Amino acid sequence: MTESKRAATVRDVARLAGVSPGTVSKALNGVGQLSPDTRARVHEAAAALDFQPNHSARSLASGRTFTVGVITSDSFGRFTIPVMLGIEDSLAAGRVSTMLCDGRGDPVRENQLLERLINRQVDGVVVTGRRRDPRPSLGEVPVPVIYVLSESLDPADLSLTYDDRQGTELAAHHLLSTGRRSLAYVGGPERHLASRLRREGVERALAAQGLELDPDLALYGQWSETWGRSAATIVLRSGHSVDGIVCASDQIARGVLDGLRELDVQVPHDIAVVGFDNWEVMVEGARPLLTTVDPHLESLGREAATRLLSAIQGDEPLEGGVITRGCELIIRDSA
Amino acid sequence: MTESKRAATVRDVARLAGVSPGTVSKALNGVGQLSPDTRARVHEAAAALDFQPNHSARSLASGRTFTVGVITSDSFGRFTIPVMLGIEDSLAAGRVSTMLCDGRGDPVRENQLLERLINRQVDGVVVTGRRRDPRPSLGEVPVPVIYVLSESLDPADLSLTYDDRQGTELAAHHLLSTGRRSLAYVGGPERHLASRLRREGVERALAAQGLELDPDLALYGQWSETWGRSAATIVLRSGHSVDGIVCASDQIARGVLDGLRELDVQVPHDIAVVGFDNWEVMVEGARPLLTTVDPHLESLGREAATRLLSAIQGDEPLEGGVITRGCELIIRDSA
DNA sequence: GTGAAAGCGCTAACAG
DNA sequence: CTGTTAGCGCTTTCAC
Repeated sequence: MTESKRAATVRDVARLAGVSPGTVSKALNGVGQLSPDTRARVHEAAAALDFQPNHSARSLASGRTFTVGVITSDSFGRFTIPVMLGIEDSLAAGRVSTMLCDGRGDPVRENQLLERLINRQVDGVVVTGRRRDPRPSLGEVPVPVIYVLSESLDPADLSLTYDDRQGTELAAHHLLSTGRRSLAYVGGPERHLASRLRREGVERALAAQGLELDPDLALYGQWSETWGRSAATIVLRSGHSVDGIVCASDQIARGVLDGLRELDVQVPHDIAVVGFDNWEVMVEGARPLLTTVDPHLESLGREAATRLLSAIQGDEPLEGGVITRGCELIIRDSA
Repeated sequence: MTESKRAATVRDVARLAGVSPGTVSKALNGVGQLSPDTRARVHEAAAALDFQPNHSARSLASGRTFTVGVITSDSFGRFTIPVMLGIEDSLAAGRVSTMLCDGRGDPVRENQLLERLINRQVDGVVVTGRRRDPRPSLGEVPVPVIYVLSESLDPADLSLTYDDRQGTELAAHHLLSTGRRSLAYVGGPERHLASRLRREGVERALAAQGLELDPDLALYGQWSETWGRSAATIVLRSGHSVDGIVCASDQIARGVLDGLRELDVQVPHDIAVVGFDNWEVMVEGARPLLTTVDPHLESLGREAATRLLSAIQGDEPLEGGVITRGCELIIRDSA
């Protein structure tokens, strides 16, 4: 709380190196033409004084803040955290910091946050949210923006997300290729795009083998364990001899596993179960350990940040469109 | 990505209001002596131009950035997120933003982050981490710092945390007051302070009734469901007729519940179970719904931010010491 | 190659 | 009460 010594400024460095402040700036930022010798002297002096450029001054003069804003609609929830870790990871290298804001899913609040970020002159913005359903665009923003997970409704924006369909397709394919023939799908609410896409993935894998997903075995419900438990009963009572279940989330899958166990069904012997998310807590608490689809959220975050950075540096706007990355199947004991 | 119109500056506002830039600054910041009339004219002009003060310029001139840094050692994990939400919540009112950094539990990295924050001239810093065990101090820092959850080893720092002992004491007291007599405690690893403190809470509640925690029934293990399941078996095989179990976390409690169910023990009829954390996912997946201790992390975050703010505004350093807040028992169906 | 000078947009001290 | 005057610390032309 003391450390009274005034922080060193460019002028101090300049004086020590026997050059002018302008030269110090060039040397330290590696721009312009300077003799290697001067450059070295400046660096030495800066090191000697433990010089740290004042960030506000630099921003004011250069117009860049080396800060990007992240607006989430997910209260830093379980889906956006990995994304944020990826962003931080990829940004840290360029000494760029992130300013995190929680929009709480409220568009009005979101716009206020955006204004605050713009007013703070952030160099770019990442928008992310839990829901897979497309979201309204932030509209015209004076800096590059990239949407992650929840894609923007406006095709002029750039969105980056993972492939729900391919994820469950992978899961179903795995079940089929290990000899399962009769699959069920336990989704979340039907109004959620993710629920519907994931169902389609299962259907696609089945179709590839000339099979179909029986409508009785395509269930929609909640994103909860409780629903998973009920669903297990429903599937067993359906009269179909199901031998594989693809679930739309790890929580649902866990409920299904618990439900099946209570009905004395052996997993994976009698029925194989696959989840979605690769959420550690759920996966590890599950018995048997859950085979699941990993959407690699962290690498989505990393990629988003990398793209944003290059847009910032190149000053060329991001091309609009939706980029979709594949998921990976993580095989454990339940399938 | 366009919006070419240059943003309005104080000078634009001054011109429109027919006053000088200095006056605009005073009017908008509500400082100094100004006629109500002028003040109003300035505000009007500012509104008309949709004036947003440039943040970097303001920081450079005033030395304040209206930004606080948050360093977490928990990768934005489940414990620090509620704390952060509380911080954001309480800071947003003062138009203060937060800059979040993940130290990954690495002291070296932590120090780099701190330097970056200081270099960005943050007005204050919050340090938080998952572990209850005291952590090394950040040492001399030119701005106020407050530690949340993990208290600082240096008594000159201000730390804010919750009361583990009181939490489990509450839990055990509840069990005793509903007629349970023979309690067990299932902790996490013994090397974790939280495990030991929570055990002490149980002992205290028992002592208050002239009872004791049998050493056989004070178990240390892991912070996992798996351990909870094993612990259930251990307790039942102990030969003691236990009728209440206090667990050191909701995950453990959930394992205990699953373990008991498989051994055909009725909860809460035969044995009552209490958890710790009030972690929604665990609480709601548990059967029966878990009675648990809530450490109110979000309000710790809010309080930390409030204290930090007043230290920043008052320019008086934070008083050293550890402030401990009580937990609350949330009664559901398991006890 | 390097230095001098101007200015980013705001605040703050001091005159008037 | 209000305007003027200096900067805050850095970058960035533009001469030399």
